[in-house]
Amino acid sequence: MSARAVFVLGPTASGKSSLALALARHWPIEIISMDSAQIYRGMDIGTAKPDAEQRAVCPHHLLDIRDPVERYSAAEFATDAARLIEDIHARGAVPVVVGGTFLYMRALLEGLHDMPAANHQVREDIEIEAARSGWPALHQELIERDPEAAALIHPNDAQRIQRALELARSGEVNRSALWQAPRQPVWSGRALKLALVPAHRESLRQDIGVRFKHMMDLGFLDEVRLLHDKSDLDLSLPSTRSVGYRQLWQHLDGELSLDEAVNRGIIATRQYAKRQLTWLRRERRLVVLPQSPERRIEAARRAVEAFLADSAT
RNA sequence: GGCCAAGUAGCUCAGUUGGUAGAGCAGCGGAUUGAAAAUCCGCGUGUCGGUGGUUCGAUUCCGCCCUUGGCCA
Repeated sequence: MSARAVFVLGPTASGKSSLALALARHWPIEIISMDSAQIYRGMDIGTAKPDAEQRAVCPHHLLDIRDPVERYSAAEFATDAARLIEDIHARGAVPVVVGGTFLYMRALLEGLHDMPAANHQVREDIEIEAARSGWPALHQELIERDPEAAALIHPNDAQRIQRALELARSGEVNRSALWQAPRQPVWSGRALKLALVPAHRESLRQDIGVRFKHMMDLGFLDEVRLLHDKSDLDLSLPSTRSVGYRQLWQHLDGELSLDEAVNRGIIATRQYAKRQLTWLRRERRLVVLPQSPERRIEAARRAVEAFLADSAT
């Protein structure tokens, strides 16, 4: 039987972790975290990372796999997750992928084009040029080097201009050439996608505000202060730019009052949840779970039971 | 009680020398290919505090009223 994996999807603060752990009562499961911020060591409170007690319930993977000064990527996730799913399956357990980083899921299930990994030297050069002559000039360069890609990338989208230029400058093939080849899924087993979709935006908004304040009570600011005190970290890194961390960092820099930082952190979290809901809406074949906690767990249990019993391929 | 200032989008405010108004933030929708908790795009009807008056026409000018702040009593 080919490997199967259960996915638990939803916006931040929707209860993914606890639902996943509830499944552990019925099957031997192992959780694969699909979260671009929980990968960082020392970033626990602000990422709502499962604590020791939760991690004792079943094995968790892809937590604490990077130092905040390091980077990770959708491509690395896809490779790591595919390997873990197969390993877990081979052990006779059920792989449960839990998280809200939808680009990672797309990379895993739909694949990425075979492109070179990031070249940070080239990126830095581009960064310096952008500071000097502005992004419009670099978009102009992209029009010359890779007009097809330039047409798809908005002149204000610095990050994508940078990536496309990086490819055009450092290789013989540019982005639009690479994108012509078909994509292969990195993992192609059967997936059951369970989705937690809040009934009303307002309740999600409230939950996010309450949870952020709870994080503050748990010492979120001290957690960020430890990162802030490290000389090798700054706001140019993916880790420190995470929701909440960025705003508290700005407070520690003296740019924002604590109240203002907390308020902006909550707003940033809500905006993030909104983007996650946009990803979720275009997702096909979701099993959308009920709102009430008991019925939700029961519905998930039944869906997983049917999924595992189904012998069709 | 008197004088002064302010009252315009959910918030902060701009503006209309009289022709019914627009920014930032928030919010909403979307995109998303090695940074993705990132990055970017699109969306602005609101009794212009209320009510009378002048006017072809008032959010704009005038009177009165209400609210808020300040100063004076």
